Amino acid sequence: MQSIDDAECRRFTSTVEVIGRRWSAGILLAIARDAARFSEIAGAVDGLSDRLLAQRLRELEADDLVVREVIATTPVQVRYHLTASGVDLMRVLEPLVEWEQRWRPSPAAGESAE
Amino acid sequence: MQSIDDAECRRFTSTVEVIGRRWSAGILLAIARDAARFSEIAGAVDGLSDRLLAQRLRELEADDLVVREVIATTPVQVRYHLTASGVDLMRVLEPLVEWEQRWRPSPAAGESAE
DNA sequence: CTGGATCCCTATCGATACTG
DNA sequence: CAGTATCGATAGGGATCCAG
Repeated sequence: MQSIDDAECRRFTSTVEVIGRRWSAGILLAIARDAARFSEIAGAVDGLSDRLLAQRLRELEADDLVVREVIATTPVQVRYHLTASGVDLMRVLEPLVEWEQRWRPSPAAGESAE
Repeated sequence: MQSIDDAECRRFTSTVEVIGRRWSAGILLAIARDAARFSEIAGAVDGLSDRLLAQRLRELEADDLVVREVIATTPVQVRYHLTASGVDLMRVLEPLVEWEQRWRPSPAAGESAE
């Protein structure tokens, strides 16, 4: 490990940025938890507006992390679920949750007032 | 696993967003690769401006991922390196690199034209 | 060398209103 | 229910100049 490989750096960056976008992580987490309907996801992620949800969903689709399934009922039902790579991504991100618990134990409970 | 835990969702989101910010991942990767000087990091991450580097560095410091070490030479030398949590974060992010290799093999070499 | 300050531009966000 | 269209506000980003 000596000099930075531009390609790897850029790839690393771009992937992190995809899920790092404002609400992406929350949306993925919601879907991973079986929130399939548009309104379910909207309800699960606090503070997320319809517009942003739709936008993020399209980005996530473009990134092949989420698939959109349209069911021809009345009214039309739309269900979202993770793709294989999406599931794998969430699995890969699990250690990150452990990292948070290890290094960010109490977000609001200040133990050292600065 | 039924309803979304707001706290966990928010924590997950916030952590991902920290490193998801525009250049953070590249900067962390550069420092993890022993790019300690300001100019070294700037040179390692292609396209990154001084202003943004300084800004990201401050954010990373605030997040306790990076420490700033000032050495009183002439001129003043400043070295950056990862904290314990920063090192651990990079370790935790390694599976993500593997994920990229697994699902994003060729960024530009299109094999399935859509 | 290591940044801080400023200007300006663009992308992005959030709220509201509207449609199939 | 599942979005889209539009709008104003804000924040992020790039370039440039300047200072310790």
